Amino acid sequence: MMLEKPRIYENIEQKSLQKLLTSLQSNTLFYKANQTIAYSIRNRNLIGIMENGEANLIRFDYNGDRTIIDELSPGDIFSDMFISTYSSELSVIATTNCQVTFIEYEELLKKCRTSQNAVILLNNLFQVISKTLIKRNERIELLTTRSIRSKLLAYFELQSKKYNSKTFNLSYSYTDLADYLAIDRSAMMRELRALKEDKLIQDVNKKITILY
Amino acid sequence: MMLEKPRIYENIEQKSLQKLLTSLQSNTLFYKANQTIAYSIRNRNLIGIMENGEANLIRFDYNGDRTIIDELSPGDIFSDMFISTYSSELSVIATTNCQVTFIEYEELLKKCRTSQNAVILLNNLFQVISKTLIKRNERIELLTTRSIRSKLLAYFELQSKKYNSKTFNLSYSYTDLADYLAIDRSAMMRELRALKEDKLIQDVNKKITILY
DNA sequence: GCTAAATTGTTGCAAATGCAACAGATTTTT
DNA sequence: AAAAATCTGTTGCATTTGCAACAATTTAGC
Repeated sequence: MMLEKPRIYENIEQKSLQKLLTSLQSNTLFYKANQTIAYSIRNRNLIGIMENGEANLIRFDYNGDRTIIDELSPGDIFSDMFISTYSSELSVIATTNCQVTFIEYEELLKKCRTSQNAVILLNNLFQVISKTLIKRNERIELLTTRSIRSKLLAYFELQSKKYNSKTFNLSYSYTDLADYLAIDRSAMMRELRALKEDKLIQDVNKKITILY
Repeated sequence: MMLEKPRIYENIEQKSLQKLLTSLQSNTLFYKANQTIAYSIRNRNLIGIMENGEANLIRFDYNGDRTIIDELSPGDIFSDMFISTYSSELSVIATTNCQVTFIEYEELLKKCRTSQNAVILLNNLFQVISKTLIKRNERIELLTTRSIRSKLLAYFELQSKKYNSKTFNLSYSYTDLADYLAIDRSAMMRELRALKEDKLIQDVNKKITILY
């Protein structure tokens, strides 16, 4: 059993939701794969809600090195409210065609005075952001382990717990996984081989099995 | 100018706040330095609000290695709502004497139906958690750089931007800083010396100046 | 003010990691 | 279907990093 994902529109009836979103002057936009999704508009706290498709939250540093900060799936949210004003630039880049609804946080908050559904949506938002924070904490746990081996094992462990199975498919390419774990890809491949030789894992093209 | 900290009790008048907290059956507890602050109660989404003092959010892994996930200051919050059910154990440990108010999230949410101040508090909570998420993103940015040198420089850069000055005091001990950056302390000291020799920074016992 | 504990500062050495540079496989684009 | 681009898998080598161990200094507890 997978930890259930908080649904941003949970507990709001479809019709009421439409009315609410309209009254919030929300905006639904479509993006093609590889397009950059702009989400920052001066002086407005926009919140982007992934409706369909996948995107990555990416950081480019001054060396041009790319790091995947997060993967965004339907129901996930992103916002410049959650992005530091003084850190390096983060971008949201569509990995597949996708559909994003933008709402203005201030509008939502205002609406809470009169609409019970707005309160529910705000709560859902809170739940989603809590889960996002959990994901970040997990990421930090991975990144603070001290070796490539332990990063890989911690990552596999987490996936295993997430899917409640010793066997699971890697959603990342190896190239992306190395980026995610902030390690050198070739060194990672080497360690992956060592893990297989030590019979700690099995790896039949991207299908990992933990053997202990 | 420092980025202002969102205040959890902002925009609520002192008297109304007292009334609100009482009606939420909040609980204020006192802890001594080095005490562990329990914040997990079965089936209840408690939110801890740091009123006074400092604490650290700590992770212990199976090797006994300790990592500081976050520093908590007055106005910061922590909750098992933000902690993964399947990652390793996190603890909140008081570093000074401190005072923590616990509220139940569900109670707060319920209250939003009838109390405008509850909505304000929920918004404040949202603001604080957004800032927390930003902090985590920054941490991830530090951790994803590929060398001790770049971690140190990125950390100093961030502090410099935070305090809007090329000179600032380290709030961490070197031992803790190494933990925070997830690097070996002795290796960090070595690199710190190299940074001084390369005239990239100045370091007069914990007062760092960036020289470029 | 004394003692114990923690932190800082240093070093030699071994091991882990990153880098560069490939070839082959696979996927995507035209 | 051919060409281009990306991803996988591998290796040798240099460098960085962690580890262990220690003395010196500072801080905290009694």
